[in-house]
Amino acid sequence: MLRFHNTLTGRQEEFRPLVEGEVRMYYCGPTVWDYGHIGNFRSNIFADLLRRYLKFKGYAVTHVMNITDVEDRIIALSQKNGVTIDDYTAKYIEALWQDFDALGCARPDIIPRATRHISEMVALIEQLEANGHAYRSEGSIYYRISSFPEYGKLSKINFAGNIAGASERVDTDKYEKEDARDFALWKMSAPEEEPAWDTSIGRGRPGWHIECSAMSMKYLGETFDIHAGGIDLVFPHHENEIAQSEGATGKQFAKYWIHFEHLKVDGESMSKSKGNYYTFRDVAAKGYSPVAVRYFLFSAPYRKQLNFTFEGLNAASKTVEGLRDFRSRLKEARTEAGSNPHLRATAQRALEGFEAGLDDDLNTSVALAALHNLSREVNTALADHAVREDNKRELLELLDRFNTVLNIFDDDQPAMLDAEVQELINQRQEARRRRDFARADQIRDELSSRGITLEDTKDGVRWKRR
RNA sequence: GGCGGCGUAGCCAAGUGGUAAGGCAGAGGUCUGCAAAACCUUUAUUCAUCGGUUCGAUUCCGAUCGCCGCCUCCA
Repeated sequence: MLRFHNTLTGRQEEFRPLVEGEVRMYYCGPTVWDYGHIGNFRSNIFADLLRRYLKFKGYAVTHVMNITDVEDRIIALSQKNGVTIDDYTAKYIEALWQDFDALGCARPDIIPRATRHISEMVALIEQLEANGHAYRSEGSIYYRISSFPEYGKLSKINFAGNIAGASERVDTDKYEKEDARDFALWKMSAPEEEPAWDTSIGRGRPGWHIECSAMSMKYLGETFDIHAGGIDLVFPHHENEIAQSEGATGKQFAKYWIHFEHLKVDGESMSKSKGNYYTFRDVAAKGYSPVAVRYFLFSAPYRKQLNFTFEGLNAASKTVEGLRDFRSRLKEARTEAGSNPHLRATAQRALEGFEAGLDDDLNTSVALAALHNLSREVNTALADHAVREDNKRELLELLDRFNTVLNIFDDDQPAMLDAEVQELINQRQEARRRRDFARADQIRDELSSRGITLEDTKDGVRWKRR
């Protein structure tokens, strides 16, 4: 039984989709220019993991992720560079997908861009105006929070309490709003401002929040199952989405709200000013493999603030390498026909542990522990030649099944060595037979310097590339 | 000032009212010509601190200390 912690209710709840067997989920993606930092990727990876696990459980999943390619900063920068928004954002979007692919995240089914959905946003704003949830002020359009009594139900924010301590930071005089809490749905653009959209509600550009309401409902319906995103989006973004969508439709917007915690770095918050701001590319440039980064980022449950350190990343690298070695060792193992019932039970236990962990609010730590226990027990059996043909097939299938969620095992690349290397390995085996260990070690060192590590086993030589 | 999260071995961390998963690193061992890999053993009488509730608390309650996030705009 799958359970999630629902931010909306503050409790862990059994997951029951609106339509049997189908899940519609929306993930609030990062803003285009800020996509790359490692904390964002933790959210991306968990969104991916969530979707993969829902599929593992047999649901048909529709996963929508937005691209926020219209915001004031993008508009300002594209204008400054004398290019269109599309030209300005193209390189960021391309880089985003490169990193997505590298990190083993499946691309969402539908990836709407804000700039392509202006008319849907305008229609939604008009609906809110008609319902009395919006008002115009100096050409811009604002959401009237006082018209939506449930405002704050997601973030549990307490405005009365905030005013005492935080009021000096809020200069209400500088706004044309009825209430300092009101937020912009549509911002009027001055005649000289470009780019801007000429629409039935005036010439301007959308506020940030309206895009997610408009696009999620367009592709998933007025009510859908899961709305996920980074925890920093709870307020105001997701709170405002609820106000917009439920204000417009009068129906519940999303049933489950799932929020991913971000990272700390060396126990501190990550920020450019502290010099501990890392992008995925920074980390990859230091030689860490994407799969190690992926493993590291999901190795602690999503509701925990994971502490990012290079020491931790090193540990993750070793761990992933060990798991991959385990799989290739199993794959290469010579087995006799038949089945070992102990290993069948071991596999069953691993599957149960894996599912029990992920069923419990996506507890990846528990699921991975099941995988590690499996690895240890099967390694022992392999050393004892206790793995039979049927076990081998079943265990490899199990690992593939786990991999549909974790995506840490590669498709096997053809195990090809160039002829010269193969010849050196043969020569070394011959030298060992002659007990000419000086020559054998010399060859091993030579291959090592070419990035090939040799392991002598009872069944012959194993090699792997670093 | 308001709201929320966290503090578990050298490091990353799971977890539960009944006596501490898993990974990395370390130590010893098996195997090996030597390595490597794998496996075995070992590494927290203790879960920030101090009180309370309880037969029993790391787990519940209260206080204290420390860390992180949100609470204005932009996204």
